[in-house]
Parts: sequence; C-alpha cells; structure tokens
Amino acid sequence: MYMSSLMNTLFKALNDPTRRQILDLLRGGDRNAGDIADQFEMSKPSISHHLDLLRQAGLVDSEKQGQFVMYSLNTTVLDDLLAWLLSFQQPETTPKKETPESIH
Amino acid sequence: MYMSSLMNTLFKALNDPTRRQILDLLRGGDRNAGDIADQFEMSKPSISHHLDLLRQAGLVDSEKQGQFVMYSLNTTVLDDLLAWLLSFQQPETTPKKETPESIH
DNA sequence: TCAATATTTAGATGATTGTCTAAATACATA
DNA sequence: TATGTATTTAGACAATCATCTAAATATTGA
Repeated sequence: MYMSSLMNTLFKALNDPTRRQILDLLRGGDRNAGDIADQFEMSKPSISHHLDLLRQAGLVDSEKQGQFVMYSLNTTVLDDLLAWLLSFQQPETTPKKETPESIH
Repeated sequence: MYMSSLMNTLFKALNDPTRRQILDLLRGGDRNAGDIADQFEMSKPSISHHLDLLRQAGLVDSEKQGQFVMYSLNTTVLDDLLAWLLSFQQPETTPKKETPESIH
C-alpha cells in the first residue's frame, strides 16, 4: 500500500530547517518574499526556492501585491499530517478494532 | 535560531515512503528484520539501512533475540512532532482561541 | 567444528537536494 | 520611456540520499 503523494510532498517540504523556520516566521503574520529573505543569511533566490516548495506542498499561499509577493501560512494541509500522527498515539496491536469482549 | 536536532532527525527519518510504511507495518506488532524486508520489493541491506535511520530517530527500538533482531515501534518521539504540529492549529498571535472554559 | 541462516557493514553508483551567481521578468514611478 | 526595485528562473556545483551487490559478523544446530 502506497502513502499518498500529499504526504510525500508534505514531508519533503518539512524536511528542511530553513523551510520550517519560514513557517514559524509566518505564524507572526503575512510577509513578502523580501522580508522573509532578510531573516536568513541566504540568497534571495534560495529563499524563493524554499517558498516555492512550501507553496507546492500547500503550506503557504502567495498573493501578488503590486511588485511584492505576499506569503501567508496555510495550516489546513497539516490536518492530514496531524491525523496520521494521532493514529500512532493509540496503537492497535491487532489489525481489527477492539471488541467489548477483548477488553479486560 | 536553530531548530532542534531532534526535529531534524525526525523529519529526515519520516521523509521516505518506505520508512513510513515500516512504521505502519510495526503498528501491527513487533517484527524481525527479515520479516520486515519480506514486505518490500527491496534488498535486505536497504531495509536494514532504513531501520537504522528509524532507530537513530528513536522511532523504533531494536532488540537482538538469538540470530534475529526484533524491531518495535516507539511513538514517544512523535510527541514532540505532535506538539510542534498542534502549535500551528492555535496561532500564537491571537491567543483568543476558545478553550473549554471559555465556552459557555 | 562446519554449514546454514539472519543481519549488518562496506563500497559504489545514479538521483535528488540545497545553495550560489547571473540573467530574466514584473511592477512602480519619475 | 527609462530606471530602480522585487522576485523568480536558469544553470551549475557539491553534498546528501536511496539503492544495489559483495563481504563480514553473529547465531543456531547437526
């Protein structure tokens, strides 16, 4: 059984400290690309690339405002990751659900 | 500001469909390395490498039982990921999210 | 001790990734 | 239109990654 392509893209996007820092930064409010890049000791094209990957994963939205591009956090896709994660918190040792008889 | 090394290792370990499938497989119960490898169309050394990365991330425990090595799921490290994830559900800029106490 | 089995380690290879500089594109305004 | 600013695209490069085969290590049982 395959994992969904969404989870692949999502984990890929999250598997980078700079990209996770960008997400953390955007929690404080929307920012344009230049402002985001200024927070990192990294070239603007590199940050632009990271923003593109985050956008592809659906973790951020981008909207052109004049000559600026505004980026905003979109946490809806994280719900899938959250659901996947929560399913591990209640481990099932058998592939079938617990029946009243199996609980002692 | 650095992201924790734990999160780095954790996201790295989860950023592979085979490794996530191994975790899903182990939810059904402990399995030795050979049994795990048999579930994939991939060489045993490759699976062994994946298991090593999962173990380094703390996502699985391994115990030698005779000539076999038994692997088991360890979801405690996922708590950190869960906390990180949940913090996005309640944006920190607006602490006005409803709490159980605030609902009347 | 010898042979079979289970697993890991070593080393190689092709693919992917993160980063850079230079160039291109888009927009605002004088 | 011309110039400056904001952002992305293109192309290159080194590092990392996933995978493989072959060899090494460890254990069991005859």
